[in-house]
Amino acid sequence: MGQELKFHFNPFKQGLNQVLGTLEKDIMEVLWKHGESSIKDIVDTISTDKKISYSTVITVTNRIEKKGLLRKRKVGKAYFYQPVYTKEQFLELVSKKIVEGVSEFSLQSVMVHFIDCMAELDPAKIEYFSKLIEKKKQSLISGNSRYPKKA
Amino acid sequence: MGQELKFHFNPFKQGLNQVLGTLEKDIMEVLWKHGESSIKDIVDTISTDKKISYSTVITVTNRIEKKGLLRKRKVGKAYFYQPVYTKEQFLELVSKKIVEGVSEFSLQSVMVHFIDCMAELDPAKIEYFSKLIEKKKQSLISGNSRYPKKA
DNA sequence: TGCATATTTTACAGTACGTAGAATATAATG
DNA sequence: CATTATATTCTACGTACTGTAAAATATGCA
Repeated sequence: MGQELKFHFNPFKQGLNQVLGTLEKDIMEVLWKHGESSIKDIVDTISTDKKISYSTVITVTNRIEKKGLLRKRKVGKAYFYQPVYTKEQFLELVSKKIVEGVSEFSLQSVMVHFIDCMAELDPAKIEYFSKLIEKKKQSLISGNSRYPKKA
Repeated sequence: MGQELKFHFNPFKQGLNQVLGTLEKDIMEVLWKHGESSIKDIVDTISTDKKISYSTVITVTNRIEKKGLLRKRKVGKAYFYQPVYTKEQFLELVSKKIVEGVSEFSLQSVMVHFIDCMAELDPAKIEYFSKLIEKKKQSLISGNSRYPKKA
């Protein structure tokens, strides 16, 4: 029943909460950490910190599933939920979509700010990034005919 | 009355609609194009295409103002609205915030996808971008003490 | 002073998210 | 098979954002 993955991005929040609600994120973290789990498992894990109702967790977990982030499977009388994507794949998918969106939005600004951002967050990455660029330049120059890029 | 600029980003939409609702965007486009305008001006401009109620435009325009994108000023018995930022400044602000957010989200993925994106959208930019990188590298190596970056 | 025009108030609809009670289904067990 | 424990679905309320607009109110000019 999972749909195509859809999400919003709120850059005024932190990390995964830029893409997931607070409870949604907590639930996903549990599933990424422990793998396929039942609602009970999730509730037990989350409730060590905060008290949260069982049906609240069911509701939100099913909403996540409808969004395409979880797969569910009946085991005995309970459903077990499992992430469709690993955390890394999810970060990857979201980043890609956001980068595509914001690049279309204003490529020029993105270029400038991206470099600043990288210099701020992880200056060492600049060297690596610079190499990626050179590689791409090469592939565009020499590789066009031999490795045609997909439409 | 304008607040701090806040926005969401929906990468499944196009251009400015990634950040603004459909009507919000239409209103902002009018104001960016024609400069300071009254609600009547806006309605007249928009209504050449679609029929839209005067009070709808007032409501949404005031909401945009509350979000910090517009400034309003009384002239006679009507208010005139004016963008706080030029369209370019707005694109700039949004891009910066999104790039910061998504970089914090997953810098590694962003690097890779950004290059692909650039190669796709505007391959000529790669050369320019490559130069930006070199410049940043230089400034990080030699410039740290002379041009300390802000905290 | 009265009218035309503009604004404010209020409200409904849809989507997204957090929250959770109530009703219902289901499986296991005595 | 009936009871019970457990799980799920249904329903609903609150907040927030956006589109929509009628009704009520304010205001300035003639």
